[in-house]
Amino acid sequence: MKKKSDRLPSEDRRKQLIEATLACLMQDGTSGLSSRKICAQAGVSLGLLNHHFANQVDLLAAAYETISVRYHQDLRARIASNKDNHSAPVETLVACAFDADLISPDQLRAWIVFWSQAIDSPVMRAMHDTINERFQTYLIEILSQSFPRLDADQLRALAIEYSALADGLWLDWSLNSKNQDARSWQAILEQWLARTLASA
Amino acid sequence: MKKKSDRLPSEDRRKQLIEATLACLMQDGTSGLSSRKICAQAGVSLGLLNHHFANQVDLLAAAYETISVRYHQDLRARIASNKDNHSAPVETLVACAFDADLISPDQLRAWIVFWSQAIDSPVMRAMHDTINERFQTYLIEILSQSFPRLDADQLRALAIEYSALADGLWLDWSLNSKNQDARSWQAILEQWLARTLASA
DNA sequence: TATACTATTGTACGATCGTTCAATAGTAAT
DNA sequence: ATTACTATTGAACGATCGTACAATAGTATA
Repeated sequence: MKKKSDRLPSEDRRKQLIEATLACLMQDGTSGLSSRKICAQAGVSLGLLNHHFANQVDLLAAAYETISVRYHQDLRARIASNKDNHSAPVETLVACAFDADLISPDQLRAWIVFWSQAIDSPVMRAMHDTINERFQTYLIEILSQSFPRLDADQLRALAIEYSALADGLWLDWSLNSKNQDARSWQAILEQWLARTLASA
Repeated sequence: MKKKSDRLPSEDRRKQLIEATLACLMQDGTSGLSSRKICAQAGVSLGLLNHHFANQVDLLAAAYETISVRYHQDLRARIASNKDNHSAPVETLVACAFDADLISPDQLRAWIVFWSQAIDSPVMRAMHDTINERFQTYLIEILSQSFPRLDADQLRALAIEYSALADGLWLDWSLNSKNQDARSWQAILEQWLARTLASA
C-alpha cells in the first residue's frame, strides 16, 4: 500500500474546511463553532486552519456564503426544471420551501448560528447584508412574473414579506421539538401564496 | 453618610441578575453571554451568580422567560386599552408590532441569542417550547375574534403564520444594518393583515 | 449576647478558546 | 541535486470560560 500524500491545493482545502464548519454547526449549533472541533471534523491539524484563513470569522463568513449560494443555486435549478412543466416560478419556490433535498432542520440550525454571529461581528453582518440583497433581487425576479401589476416598491415589499415568512416558518420548524414533519409548515406557506395571488 | 447594606432578598437579586443578563445580550449578543460580564453589569461578584442560579443555563432560561412574559404582558395591556376604542385586537396586535415601547432591535438581538442557545441546550429548548405554546394560545384567542369562521385548526395555522411572519420581519429588521426605521416593515405586516382579513 | 442562617466575596481550578510560530514534509522550478 | 515555495504539523501562549469552595459579613432568631 502506497500512502498517498495528504496535500491539497489551497482552494480544495479551503472548501473542505468550510464543509467541516457547516457540519459542525449543523451538528452542535453554537458550541460547534470551535476551530479545534472544525479541524477535527476535517481530519486536519489546528495550525492548518490559520494557514488558509486569516481568522475564524473569515472562515465563518465563507461558510455562510457557501451555504447561501448552494441553496440559491439549488433553488434556481429546481425552478428552471419546473418551468418546463408550465409551473410558475413562485409556485415552485413555495412548493420546495421545505424540500429535504434543498433544506433541512440541521442546515437551518446552522443558519441561526450565522444570524447570532451577525449580531457580534461586522464581517458577518456585512456578509448577511450581501446574502440578503442577493436573494431579494432573485425573489423580485420570480415574484414579478406572477405579480405583473405590482410596481418595483410593491415587489420589494412582497419579497421581504415572503422571505420573512419563510425564515420564520423555518425557524419555528427547526426549533420545534415535537414534530419534524414539514407538511403543516409547508401548507401554511402554500395558503399564504394562494391568498396573496388571489388578492393581487 | 451611612453606608447601606448591599444585601438583597433572594428573589430581588435573581431579578437583578436576569436584567443584567438581558442587558448584556442586548448590548453584545452572543459575546455578552458571559457570567463575568453579567456580574459586572449587575455590579456583583462572580460567586453570587452561582449562589442564586445553579448554572448559567438556568439563568439564561429565566432571562428568556422574563423577556417573553414581559412582551406578552405589555402586549395584553396595549390590546386591552385599545379595545375600549373599538379597535379589533388583531389590529392592535399588528399596529404595535414594531412599537418602540414594546420591542426594539436590541431586544430582538437578545432573542436571536436565545434561539441559538435553544439549538444546543435541552433546557433552553424546553423553555422555547413553553414560550411558543403560551404565545400561540394567546394569538389564537385574538385571531378568533376577527376570524370567526375559521375552525380550530385553521386558527392555529393562522397563528403560526402570523408569528412566523412577525419573527421573520423582526429578524430582518434587527439584523439590517442600513435602516432601523421600522415603518417599512410595519407596513408589510399591515398589508398582510389587510389581505388576510379580506380573504377570510 | 450567642447561635443559626444566608447573602456575598474573592480566589482558584481545570478546560477550552483563538491565534502564533518555529519546524517539517512535500512539490515544483532551476 | 539544489533551491524556493507552500502545505502541514504540533506545541505553546495568553485569555477567558463556567464552576466550586472556603472565608467573611450581615441578619434574624433564641
